Amino acid sequence: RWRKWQVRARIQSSIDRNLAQAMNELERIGNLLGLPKSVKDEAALIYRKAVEKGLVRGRSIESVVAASIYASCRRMKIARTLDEIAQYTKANRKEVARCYRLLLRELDVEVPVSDPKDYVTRIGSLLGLSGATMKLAAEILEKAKNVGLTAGKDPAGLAAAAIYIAALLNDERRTQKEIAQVAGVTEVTVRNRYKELTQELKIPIQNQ
Amino acid sequence: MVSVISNSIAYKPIISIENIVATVTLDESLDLYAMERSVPNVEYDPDQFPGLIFRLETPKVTSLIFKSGKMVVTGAKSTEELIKAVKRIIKTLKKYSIKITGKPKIQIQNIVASANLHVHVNLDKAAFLLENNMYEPEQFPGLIYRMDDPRVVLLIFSSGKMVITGAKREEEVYKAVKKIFDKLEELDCVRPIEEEDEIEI
DNA sequence: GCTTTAAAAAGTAAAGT
DNA sequence: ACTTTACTTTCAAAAGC
Repeated sequence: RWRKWQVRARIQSSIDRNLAQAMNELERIGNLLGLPKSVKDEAALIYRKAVEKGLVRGRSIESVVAASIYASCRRMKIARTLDEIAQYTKANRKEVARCYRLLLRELDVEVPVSDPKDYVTRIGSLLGLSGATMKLAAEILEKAKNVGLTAGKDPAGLAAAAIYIAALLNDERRTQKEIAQVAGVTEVTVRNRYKELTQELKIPIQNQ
Repeated sequence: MVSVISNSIAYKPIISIENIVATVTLDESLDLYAMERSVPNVEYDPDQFPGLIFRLETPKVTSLIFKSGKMVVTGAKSTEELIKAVKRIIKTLKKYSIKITGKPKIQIQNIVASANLHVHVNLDKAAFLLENNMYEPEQFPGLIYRMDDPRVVLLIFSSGKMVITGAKREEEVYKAVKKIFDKLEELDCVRPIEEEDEIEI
């Protein structure tokens, strides 16, 4: 029937308008975060699924876009915290996190458990550390994971502490303050993870 | 190793009910303004929330009283405590000349419990193998597992301790803990805790 | 969806000493 | 650095916006 076609066309046009606006937001936030095209494309795919499932109803396009970007980063193993992404939106971290959980529950989007090693690359390059130091930090994290030291802990904090230790051992010392800053955690967290890693893994640290 | 050593881990959990949320129906509308005037230590700000807040010291529970005559009672740690609390709340209200006639109908809406399995749990592995779970350590240290039967949600921590919520009967809590223990062991996600050499100074 | 109540788990955070 | 307080997550109900 003509009526049915008309209803369908109206729904399709509303989806199209929603997608057009979302893609603008995606491009804007993605560029502010310096994300590669592959991550933005993946996020666009996730967002499209969300719109088709009607998950954007009653929520802001912006927060669902942010959640899609976060999910994409996790899938592509690009270390970005929810706070980093949420800061470019009007929504707060809590709202973006809520949307992200919705995407996980309602869409068939597989997101691997975050790996602290992914944060090592980002923190290390932001601090201009050598590849050897980043590799050492990754090895420390691997050992920590094997003895069950990482469960339940913030991967960013773990990576920050591993970087701090690795940089110390490789004579590329950075302060806990500067590491904490780029990692997006507090100095206290870096210190707590540092103590735990050095003690439990019996990593000898010379002086201070 | 040739001999088959018993590789099953002992199931000796410690489970405690931490909080029971219940509704109480009085089938009688109440004047919350009168209650606010005559009953001491109550909070009532209808612009903020439609319920009047009444705190009972023993048993230590908090009640939200609505003008429809319905109430929400939270904080009880057992059914007995809950029933005793409801009786005392009504007795207290009557003492301050609030008219209540019929007998209350109590319905448990949610039971929150904590448990300790006394094992270490590999959350990474569990997150990969369990269905209906969410494990996001950047947001929360526990793995969130939604169980279908009994229909409860469990927050599982690597320490082997957990929170069980969403149950309506205490039985469901015990059933859920046993079930998750068996499941985690079957999936090889649990490891005994080294030693409990806590007999030191 | 929000508002309010209570409670546990473990991690993180911030404020005050 | 230490302690205290507080916030993250899960759940359910109430009446009304």
